[in-house]
Amino acid sequence: MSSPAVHSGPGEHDHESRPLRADARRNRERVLEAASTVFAEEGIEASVAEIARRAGVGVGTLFRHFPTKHDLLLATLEVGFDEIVVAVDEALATDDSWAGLAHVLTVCAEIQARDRGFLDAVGPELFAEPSLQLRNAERMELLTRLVERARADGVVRDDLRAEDLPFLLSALGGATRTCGNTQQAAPTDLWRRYLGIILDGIRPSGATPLPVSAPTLEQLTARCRSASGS
Amino acid sequence: MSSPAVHSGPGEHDHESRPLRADARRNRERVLEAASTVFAEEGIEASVAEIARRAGVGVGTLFRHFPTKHDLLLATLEVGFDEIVVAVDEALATDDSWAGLAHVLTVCAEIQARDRGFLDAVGPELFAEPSLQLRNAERMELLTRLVERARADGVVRDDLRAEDLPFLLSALGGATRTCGNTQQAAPTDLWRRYLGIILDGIRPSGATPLPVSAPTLEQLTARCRSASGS
DNA sequence: TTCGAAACGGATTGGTCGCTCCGGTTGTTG
DNA sequence: CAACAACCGGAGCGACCAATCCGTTTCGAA
Repeated sequence: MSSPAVHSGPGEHDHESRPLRADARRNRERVLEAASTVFAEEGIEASVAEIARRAGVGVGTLFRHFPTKHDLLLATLEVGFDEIVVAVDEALATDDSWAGLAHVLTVCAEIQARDRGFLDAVGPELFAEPSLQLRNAERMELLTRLVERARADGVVRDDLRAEDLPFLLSALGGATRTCGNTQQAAPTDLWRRYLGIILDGIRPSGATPLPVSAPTLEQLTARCRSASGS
Repeated sequence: MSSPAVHSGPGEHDHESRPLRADARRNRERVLEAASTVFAEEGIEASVAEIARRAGVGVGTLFRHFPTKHDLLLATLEVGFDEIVVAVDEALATDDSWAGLAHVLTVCAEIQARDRGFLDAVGPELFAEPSLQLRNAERMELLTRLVERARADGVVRDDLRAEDLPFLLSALGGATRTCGNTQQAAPTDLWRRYLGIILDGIRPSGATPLPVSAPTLEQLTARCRSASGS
């Protein structure tokens, strides 16, 4: 999973073309940075005009670097994705399989809590995006290892599946959203409370049989694809 | 119910004025009905034009009856609210305090699952709406009774508070939303799975202390008010 | 049956959005 | 330094939206 390279060489290519001019590279960077903050603060409904303004460039420049608002958003999310990958790696490196699982969920929730764009995009968007499906598959494979191990150790309920994690995170996102999101007066950790409840809910102790079986990976992706096609 | 008739007599008032004309009353009804279906199917972002079309009236007519899209939405939600109130009453009438609590949560979740408008509006909107705050206060009082009783019976964790329920429902809403919402191919009960996990999470058995204390009622309303003012 | 008030409907307004287009500017190369 | 391709900015386009306005139709009381 550690193949982030390909990505930020000083000569940045679009296809196979020649390196970008110096000012172009600088502007691209500014746009990306502005988009990160703006999306984080206002969610994915923030307007591209606002982003361009904050970046100090014209909208034309913005769209030359990112042909679509959606492309820009995806580029913005990369950081969070990498963060999650790191968290999963850390988790798998630990002996304590419960702590590892809890750590991953906590990190994901933290990202959602501080970045409204991530919160809006994750779930539907994340799994629907064709350009991300390969990466998603890898991520799911790691998550499966994590969950299987925890189950083998008897620290989570028997019927928990890796495919549940995205949904549990969406659930947490729901709580986070109404808890009061980023940049608001008195930024709150209230979501941690509900993460705590969910964590207790996936523990084995006194687990009640779940009424519906877990989604398969296919269901997960298919479902999200159709959801984003609105 | 028939002699005071402040409410749904055949002569429906707006303020203190004279009764509506027959066609007006019929159209108002049609609009409300169309709005219910459309909001349920498409969420609160559905356009008023679409609603008017489905109702077979002009937008002018729609706006005469409901001065604002928001007013129309609120009128639409009434049904769900009533349903919740009934569920709470039923719950309080039962001896089994755990079953009662679970019942209320289930009913709320069912409403969210079949009505995307409700799903979108609940949480932020619901508690922020000034015109609903009185009703919300009543509802919270009933919920408090429910939770206190369950706690006294030892069937839920000690640190659960009534104020947590709205957030837990929002959480469930998050899962429901990404599960695939209403009117979609293969309408799913997957959310029941996560409701199950949350229910286990609020049980006392092996409960881990929660990292953040519950929100006060003031925090709850204040937070939502600011959220909706975007 | 008459007639005025009430209700209707949809063209229109004012606004926002993502995105395009093109005349002007700037970096780079020889 | 010259000269051209690459790059910039922002006015403008088309689409959508909630909400308004006003000429026309319909109801129902007299």
